Amino acid sequence: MGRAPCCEKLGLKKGPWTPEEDQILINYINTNGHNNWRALPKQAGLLRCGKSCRLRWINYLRPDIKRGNFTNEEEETILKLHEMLGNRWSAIAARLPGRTDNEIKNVWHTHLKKRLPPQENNNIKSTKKPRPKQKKKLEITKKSNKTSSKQKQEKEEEEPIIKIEGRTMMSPNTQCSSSSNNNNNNDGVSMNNSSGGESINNDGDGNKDDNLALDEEFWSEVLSSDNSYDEDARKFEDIEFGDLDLFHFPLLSSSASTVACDGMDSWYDFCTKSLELPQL
DNA sequence: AACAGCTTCAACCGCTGTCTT
DNA sequence: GAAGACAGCGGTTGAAGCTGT
Repeated sequence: MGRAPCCEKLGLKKGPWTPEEDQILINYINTNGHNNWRALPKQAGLLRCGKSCRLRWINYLRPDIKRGNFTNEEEETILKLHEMLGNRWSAIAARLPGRTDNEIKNVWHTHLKKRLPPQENNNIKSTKKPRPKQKKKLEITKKSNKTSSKQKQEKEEEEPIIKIEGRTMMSPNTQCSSSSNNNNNNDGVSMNNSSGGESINNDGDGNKDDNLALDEEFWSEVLSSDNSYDEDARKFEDIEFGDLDLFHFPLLSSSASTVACDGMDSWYDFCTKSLELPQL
């Protein structure tokens, strides 16, 4: 497979972002969204590669980023999820609203890893295992047109609610959004622009309605694809999570329900696995 | 106050997976 | 089916900040 160089090294700036650059990026995404990261810096007038812009946005500028120290609950969650998932930081991040994979990775390496007994440290799963093929199906189910990262992100930002045996389960942002709103006053970076978080999510991404429709379709598809979902989910729970009761995972921001924050990936994983298990 | 060693974290790099042509 | 293009992921790095002496 061909792969273009990450960024043409000529003339592109590297290193720490300046507040001015941040503002340009924020303004641009507020106005135009981020359909094409590669083209974005040119269009926005930034001397950065698209990758760098994407990273900056995702890890720092996004309005729903929760900054500040990790709570004990969050740390416990990371530890448990890491035990389950290994170094799949993005999957872990999907369960921690407002936290980024990069941040979690850093916290893991700087704090949490040290808490593990040396033995467990040695047994830390290698992350060089192949990434799970999990997104394809999700996209195929709805992708008649190009699924951009924006759309994908919106899928994750929607708030599907699933009831499994009386358990109400929702996507991360059900809680994220409320918590993130409380934390919208990003320190350091001026997020006090006219738009704020909402406009980023709505204005910038013109097809909100379409995506919403897609999401609903997706969830209904997943849930209706097999009426034995509940039972299979239980099997999956027993097999996959055994003594770690996923459904009673510590809540991060409220005492409400169960799996408080989960990403589409995880849900997709969960759903597909649960459907596949009987055939294994 | 000055220095060295340590810690933290933002950012980069290179790879893989997926989509498009 | 092959190849190019792109997004996303995880590992790593290095500058800045912190702490101890």
